[in-house]
Amino acid sequence: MRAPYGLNILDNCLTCPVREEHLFCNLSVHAGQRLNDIKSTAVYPKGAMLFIEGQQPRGVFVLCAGKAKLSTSSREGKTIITKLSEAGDVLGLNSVVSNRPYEVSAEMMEPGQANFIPRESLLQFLKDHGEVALRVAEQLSRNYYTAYEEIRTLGLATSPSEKFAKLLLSWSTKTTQNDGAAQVKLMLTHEEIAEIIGTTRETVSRLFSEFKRRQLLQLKGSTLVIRNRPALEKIVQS
Amino acid sequence: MRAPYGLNILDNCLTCPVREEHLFCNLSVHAGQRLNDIKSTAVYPKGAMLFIEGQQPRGVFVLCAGKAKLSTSSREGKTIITKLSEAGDVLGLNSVVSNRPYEVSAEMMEPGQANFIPRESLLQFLKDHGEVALRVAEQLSRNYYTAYEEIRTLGLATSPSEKFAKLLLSWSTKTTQNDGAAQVKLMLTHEEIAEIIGTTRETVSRLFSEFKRRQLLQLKGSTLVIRNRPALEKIVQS
DNA sequence: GAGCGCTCGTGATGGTGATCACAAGCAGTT
DNA sequence: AACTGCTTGTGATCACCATCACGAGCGCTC
Repeated sequence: MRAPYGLNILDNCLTCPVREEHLFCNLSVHAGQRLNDIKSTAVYPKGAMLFIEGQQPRGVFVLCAGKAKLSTSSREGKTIITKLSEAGDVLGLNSVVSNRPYEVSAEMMEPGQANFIPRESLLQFLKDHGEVALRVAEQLSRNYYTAYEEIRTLGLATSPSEKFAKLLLSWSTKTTQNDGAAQVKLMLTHEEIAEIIGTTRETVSRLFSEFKRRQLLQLKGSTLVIRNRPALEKIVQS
Repeated sequence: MRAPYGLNILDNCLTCPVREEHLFCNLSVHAGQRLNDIKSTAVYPKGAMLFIEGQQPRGVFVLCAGKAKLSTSSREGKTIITKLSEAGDVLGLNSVVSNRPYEVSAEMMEPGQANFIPRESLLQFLKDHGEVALRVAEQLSRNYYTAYEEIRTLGLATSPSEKFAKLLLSWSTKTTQNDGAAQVKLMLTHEEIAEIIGTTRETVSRLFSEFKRRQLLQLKGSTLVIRNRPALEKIVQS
């Protein structure tokens, strides 16, 4: 898997510039070298499953390019999407560290590339480099916060409209907003949005209609324009 | 705060025998000694708040005696209880490690005792003892799993009865069950149960009535007897 | 262009649980 | 015993949203 230097599409994958707080950035030369030795890179098509909920943890995936969605399902087929991951994210870390089955499934939403670090190698690496272990702990805490945000959304927000507004706001903060109105490239189906906020596809469709009617948002092709941000915040109000 | 050896009510508090996987057990002599130096012990009455959601993290609390409930609230006053902690649990670890505000409030449900370890001291301790940092990471992963279990409960289980059954089962597995029927000391009000499963007090009352009628459970004073475990599992079915 | 698969819009309907309201039980205090 | 505060039981009502159903739009392939 280790290609000669310079031949990889994204050779600096482990040190993605995308995230300043990136887990494996700014390591000592020695540690960086060793990480480079135990990682392997692969390219994935859209729809590829990096891992599936319930599987024994094989290792972690460091997403270099492409987006992935993390989801968990009930036996009856109901699915919730718990996170949308982007380049720089480390997937499967919790399972590897605690040696429990993957708690979610990870599916590529578009073609991408990821580094894989086998479980045993990573754990040995962490034992040898205590300072990295602490950073792993920090990353896990951040994951924990994300999970808690999810809990608050699912448990405290009562109505679908509240959750929907919350989701829209979380999108709009990510983008550079020019004087109030924010634009977001929408690349999710209504079905997927429904799985994020825990409702049905029909309800999401109706919410779009309603919010358009109330001038809260606008749809230009596949670009979502957030009008009237304050009104959305008022709907969320938690 | 450091009492002479043997004078504390629970002097071996940091090495509680309650949990085998306890975070601060089986440390090296040196590390254990140092932990002992930076910790301080306090006694809390029922209703005492160890920390409150949104506060800057002062440090972690190692619960030695008594139970505590962790909860998060929305601005409108709706509250969900996310975890019931027992002796041996470490509270506030995530916030301290990632230096973010406490994501929950911790309230003593009965009189108890806890060790406090200030944030700075703990972080320095972890930097000096890489092997403990790894164990902290493991603990954080376990917390993460608990949070995910919560997400699955809130997001995937649709009906209150499903969540209620799930809660009952989680209680019954903790107790030694003699031939099928499990007994649990019930020390929660219906209101609190409602806050755990995310519904209303009235619905919980009705669920109790219904489950009693269907012979799924029985109430002897404040002792809850789980009859017909399989039926409960069938209700959960996820 | 016909056919197929996927996504989206929207109406009709019905069940379910939140909400309101009130009474009763129970413990502790004076 | 009367009072107070907290908890529990239960009825009545009603909004809301899941579900079912169907048609339309759109891109793709054969």
